[in-house]
Amino acid sequence: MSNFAEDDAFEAAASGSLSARAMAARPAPYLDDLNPAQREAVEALDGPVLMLAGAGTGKTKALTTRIAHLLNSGKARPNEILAVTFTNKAAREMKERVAKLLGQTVEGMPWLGTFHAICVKLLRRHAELVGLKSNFTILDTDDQIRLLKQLIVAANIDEKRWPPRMLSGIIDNWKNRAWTPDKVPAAEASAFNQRGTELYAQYQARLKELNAVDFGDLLLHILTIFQTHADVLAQYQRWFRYVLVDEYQDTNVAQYMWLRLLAQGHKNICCVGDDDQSIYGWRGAEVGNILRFEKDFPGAKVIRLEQNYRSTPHILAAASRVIDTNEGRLGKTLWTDKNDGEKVRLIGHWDGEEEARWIGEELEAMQGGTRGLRPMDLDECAILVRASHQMRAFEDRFLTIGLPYRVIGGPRFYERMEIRDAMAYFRVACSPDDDLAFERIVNTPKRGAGDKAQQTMQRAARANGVSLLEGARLCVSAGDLTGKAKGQIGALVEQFDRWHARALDPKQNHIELAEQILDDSGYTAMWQNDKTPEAPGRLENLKELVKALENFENLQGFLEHVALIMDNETDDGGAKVSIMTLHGAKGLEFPAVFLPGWEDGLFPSQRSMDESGVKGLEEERRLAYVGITRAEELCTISFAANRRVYGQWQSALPSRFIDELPEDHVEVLTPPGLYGGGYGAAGMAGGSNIMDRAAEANVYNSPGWKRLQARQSTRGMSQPQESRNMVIDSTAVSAFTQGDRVFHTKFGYGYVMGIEGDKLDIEFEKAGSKKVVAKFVVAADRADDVPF
DNA sequence: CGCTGCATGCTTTTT
DNA sequence: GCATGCAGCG
Repeated sequence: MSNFAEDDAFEAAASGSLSARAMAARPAPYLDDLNPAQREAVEALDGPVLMLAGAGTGKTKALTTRIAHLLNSGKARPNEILAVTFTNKAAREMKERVAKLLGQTVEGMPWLGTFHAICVKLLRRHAELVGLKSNFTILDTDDQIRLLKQLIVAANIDEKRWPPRMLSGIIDNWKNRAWTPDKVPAAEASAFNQRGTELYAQYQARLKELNAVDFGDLLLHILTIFQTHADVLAQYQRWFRYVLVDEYQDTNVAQYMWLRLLAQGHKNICCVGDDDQSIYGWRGAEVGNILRFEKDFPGAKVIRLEQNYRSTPHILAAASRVIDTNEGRLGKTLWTDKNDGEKVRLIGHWDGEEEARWIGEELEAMQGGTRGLRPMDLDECAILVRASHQMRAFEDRFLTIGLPYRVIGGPRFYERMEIRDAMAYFRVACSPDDDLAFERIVNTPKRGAGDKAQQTMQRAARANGVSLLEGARLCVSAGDLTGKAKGQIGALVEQFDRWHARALDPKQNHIELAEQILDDSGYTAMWQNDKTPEAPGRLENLKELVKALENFENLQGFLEHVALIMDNETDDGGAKVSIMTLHGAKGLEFPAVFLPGWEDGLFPSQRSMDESGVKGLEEERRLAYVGITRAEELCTISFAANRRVYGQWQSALPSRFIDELPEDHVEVLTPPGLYGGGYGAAGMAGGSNIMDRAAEANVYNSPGWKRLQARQSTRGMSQPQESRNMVIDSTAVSAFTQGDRVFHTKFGYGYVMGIEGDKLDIEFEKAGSKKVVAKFVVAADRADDVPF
């Protein structure tokens, strides 16, 4: 550690142009731009601070101004500030905004970044302390799964009953809680058929052999280093005078421990977050971290940002009321001085297609201005769904009517097969002992090396203690490979020798090299010969990948970058409506937001409730809160009575979150004829009279709605939340027996053929065989009783 | 070795 | 309804 001060990142600012301490007590004009709470949060520089920032309250502004103020007031130099975010996007944005505030680029902020990026930087320095070399590779999920699969097979476990994905989930979970194999509690021993801990230990050992880490390890290794090398920890504790954390409610246990250790030095830690926006519990985030902050950091100052600059009062009221149902909140009261604006709009539909059709029409109309609203550009509109499979209905519809849309958060660039393959080639060219990369592409394109040949190479590598590439070379010279593989693998090994030499050559143009690797390996040709419709797109992506190389000095630098920075939002700029998941929408805002699919089981998600009970339901509710608070001017919630899920028609009740909306702030839309005629009605004539009747009144006042609400409240509220559905269903299901004649609003009359779980299997006269939730069916002689 | 055909089983997602 | 993944066949 003697060379600590010589380290680049520490060095940079000490000698850099931005010598903050020399600028002490400069005027701070940026402070005038803040409201009182924000200003307090910015000026409370010393000691622990929790900034509770509700949605749209200027959190990023406060955070970035705080950094600027730290620098400007001479409290810290840029490289003495540790500022952590969760996403690269957030880190980038923060850098930009700080720079803007100070009117200059902030080159000396090496410790502003994601948890992972900062950990990589730390781990490269101290790798040897955990038995790694500093040029370790970072595995992506794919590599991780393949590795685990090998271990599972080697351990003679049936990989069908115990899939690698499951083990990967378990291990990730343990890592999130900062459990190394020796620290996994005995209570978890039953995991993965009693062998979880054993396989976890094997996996970690294998990673070390490969000089590789997975994402969880980045944090975990650093934590281990801090816990076992007091001197290393002490230096960082001393070094980081100020620690700032964005989205604190999303931190997991490992991140929390990491932060606590680092902040112990100067105790200047400022955590920013919103317990109401904690939506990542399922991947290990602990809301408890933020709820406990004051206990963890005695003397902490808690500052609430409550003035909302984003949404109208109706929208805020709706959001606040929904989130208010949750227990154990820190509590905030958002307010705004904006004018009332539109109420939150609520509309019900027959099925998912109709919902998509209606939203499409609404979007078209809004561009010209509807109901006295200003015209809205498509760019200003977003559709936020609970699960990505809901997106398809909208894509289908929008393609049909030619409405431009963009899907945000689909499979990312780097996750695509062709990009991963190309990267694997580059990885082996740079580091010939990257076995996982070699394994990935050894038979892509086909080189006649199937299972058998690959096993032969693996064995040779193991037996001789060398990399797979070397193992392959040995097999070739020993003549262990047969047929096609023999020649082609030999050629590949030679190619890699040449590419590796060139990758090391500083005079080599790395873009040219990359192109040649892809061409000479036959990889490009493989896609050129591919007749499937996605092949041209893949070739296009490969071109883009090569183009991205321009920003880097060499292949190594590029690989390093891509392992961590994984976003690549290419957009051709035209005005488009955005379609994304609620999770993906966090942190964004749109003038007009559509929230479709508010049906019990879909949202809140049944699975979430089954797996995590009340905790799960509360997280779903926070998701609802996040969704509503994305809207600035217009928020439209909708639900459908019927939806095709996994190819089967399913009925559902409106989401319980709809019951929680404050009536005063909601306008119920019921377009004439909505339930009556039109597109979807063909083939279900049996129900049209009821549909028409329901359309006459607004949904809240209709008898059907009231009955529905009464049913929900009598059956639901007295029951424990998580069992509520099952109670309804079992009661309802048991009301029918095989052979009953029944009526369903969409499918008409039919006979009960059987009961499957909470669904009835019904043979409808017109619509054929369907599985339907019992509560949407009535005995045929009471057909008039159906809600809607 | 590689292709085809059937069985299976499904949130949310960043790094 | 669809994608993925395995077994069995050519």
